[in-house]
Amino acid sequence: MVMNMTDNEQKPNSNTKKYRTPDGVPADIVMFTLTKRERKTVTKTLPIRELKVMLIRRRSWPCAGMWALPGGFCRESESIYDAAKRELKEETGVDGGHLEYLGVYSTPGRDPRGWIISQAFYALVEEWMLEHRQAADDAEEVGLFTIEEALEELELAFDHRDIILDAYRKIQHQMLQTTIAKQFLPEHFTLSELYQVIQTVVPEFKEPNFIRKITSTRSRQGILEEVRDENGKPLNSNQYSQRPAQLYRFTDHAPLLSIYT
Amino acid sequence: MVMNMTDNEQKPNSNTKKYRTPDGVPADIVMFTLTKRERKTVTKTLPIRELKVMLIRRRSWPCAGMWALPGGFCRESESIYDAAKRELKEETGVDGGHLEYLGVYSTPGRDPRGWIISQAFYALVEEWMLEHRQAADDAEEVGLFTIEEALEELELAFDHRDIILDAYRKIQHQMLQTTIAKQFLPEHFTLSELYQVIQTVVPEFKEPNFIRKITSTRSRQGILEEVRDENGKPLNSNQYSQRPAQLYRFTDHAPLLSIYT
DNA sequence: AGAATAGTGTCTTTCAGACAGTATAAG
DNA sequence: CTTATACTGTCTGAAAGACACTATTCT
Repeated sequence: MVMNMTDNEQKPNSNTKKYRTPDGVPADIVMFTLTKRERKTVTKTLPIRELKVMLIRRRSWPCAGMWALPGGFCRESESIYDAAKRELKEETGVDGGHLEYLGVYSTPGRDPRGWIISQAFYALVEEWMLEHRQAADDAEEVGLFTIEEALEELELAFDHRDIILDAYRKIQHQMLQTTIAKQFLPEHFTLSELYQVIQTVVPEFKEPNFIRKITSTRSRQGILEEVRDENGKPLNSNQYSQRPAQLYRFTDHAPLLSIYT
Repeated sequence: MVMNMTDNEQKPNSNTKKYRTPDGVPADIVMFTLTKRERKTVTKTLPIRELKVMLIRRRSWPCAGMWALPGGFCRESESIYDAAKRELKEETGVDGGHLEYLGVYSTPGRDPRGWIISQAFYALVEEWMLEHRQAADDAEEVGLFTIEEALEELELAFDHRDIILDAYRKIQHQMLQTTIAKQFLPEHFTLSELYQVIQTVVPEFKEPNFIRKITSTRSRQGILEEVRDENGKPLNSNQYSQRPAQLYRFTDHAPLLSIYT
C-alpha cells in the first residue's frame, strides 16, 4: 500500500505502526424474536406472545460462563453491515430477517482482550430461524430470554447489557414510529394481532379505540389496507376468534411525524 | 496483555497478528451551523437564516484539494464519543455545541490509506464558534457551505458526500421529532423565530396556523412555555417585528410520537 | 395613514375518547 | 343460550384548517 504521511489530520498506521491501532472491530447482534405460544383455553384466542433475545453462553476466556451477544470480527474485505449479515446468517442459517445498525461501543477497557470496538446491530428474526441454531451448533449453549431476564437476572459479558438495553429502547421507538411491526406479523393479519404485537414490544401502549382509529381516521390511511380477494370481497380470518375479523396488510407508506403539527 | 485464543467466536489479534486489524478508526464530524444575516429592509424583520456545513480543504494525499469533514483518529485511551468531542473542541476552541452519533462508514476501499473505519457524528454549533477556527488555523482552508453546495457542487473526499447526506436527513428528522431546534435558538425566542428555524432545516415544513396550534392545543402543551417576568407578566420582544411578540422557551419535555394513535 | 408583523374570532370538518349496543361464530 | 371476539352507533369535546378580522408598533 502506498503511504504518504504528510497529512496532519489523519495519520493511518498500517505499515509504520507509529500509532496504535484497534485490535479488532466485531459486529455484535442483538437478535430479537417474538415467540408465539398457544393458550390452552376452550375457545379460540390469540396466542401468548413474548419478546425474546438470543444469547450465547461463552465457553472461554474472557467472560467464560457468561451470556453474550452473538458476533464476529469484521474482515478487511467487507463492510461492517456485511459482517453483521454474515454473522446473522451463520447464526440462523437463513438469509432473511430485518437487520439494522444500532451503534458503536468503544469505552476503553470494555474488552480485556485489547482495544476492541464493537459495532452493534439488532435483528428481528422468526422463531423457527433460531431453532436451526440450537440444533446445529452443539458447541455452544444458546438461550432465548425475555428482556427482563436478560437485563436483570443474567450475568452478561462485556458491556452487552448496555447494548441490549439500547437495542430494546430503539426497537420500542421503532415499533411506534415505523412499520417494523410487519417483521413480526404474517403478510395478512388482523388488527387484534397487530395491537398485540405492538403491546408486546411496548407494554405502555394502550389504545382503547385501536380498531376504530386505524380504520376511520384519514391521517392513518395509507399505513394499512384491507386485504380483498380477486372479486374485491374483503378477506376474513377466524383463526383467533369466533367472529371472523378483517385481514389487513401494510402498505409501504409510513408517515413522517412531527411534534409541532 | 494476556491472550487466550481458544474462543471460536471472537478472535482478537493484537499480539499474534494472525488476523488483519483495521488501520485506524477516526471520528468524522458533520458540523452544522445556522447562519444569521440581517436583511436590509426599512422595517424590522427576521434575519435570513441558512443551514451550513463546515468543511476543510485537504492539502495532502489522499484526496488533496478536495473538501472533507473535520475528523481525527481515536486513541486507545478514549471512547469514540470522546474522540469526537476532542475533535470538536479542537475545531472550534469551545466545549459547547450539541454532538450526536450518526453512524459507521466502513465500505472496503473507502480510504486509499488502508482499512479505515469512520465513525461519523454530527454537531450543531453556533456561527461564532467557527470563526475561531477560521482565524486560528492558517494551515488549512476552511469553508462554510449550504447543503446544496456541499452535495452538488463540491468535490468531496472519500465517502463524505454520503455522510453529509445521511447527517442532513437525520437532522431534518430530529428537527421535527425532537426539540433540537433549541440548539439553534436563544434561550428565549418568538414563535416566528422557531417557525423560521424549522423551515430553514426542513423546507417542506408548512404550517399556516403554526402559532395557533402551538398555543392552543393541549397535546402540544409542555413542549414550550411562555416566558414571564418576576411579577408573572408575559415577556415580549419587538426585536424582529413592529408589534411585540410573546417570548417562549423550551421545557425539557418532548412527546413520544406514534404512527398508530 | 400605511406597512408590517402578531395574534384572535369564527366556522366547518375531522378526530379522540368513552361506552353502550349489535354481529358472528363456537361450544 | 352463553361466551368470546369483532366490530358499529352515538354523543361530547378537542383539534385541524381556512380566512377574515383586530392589535401594536414603526415610519
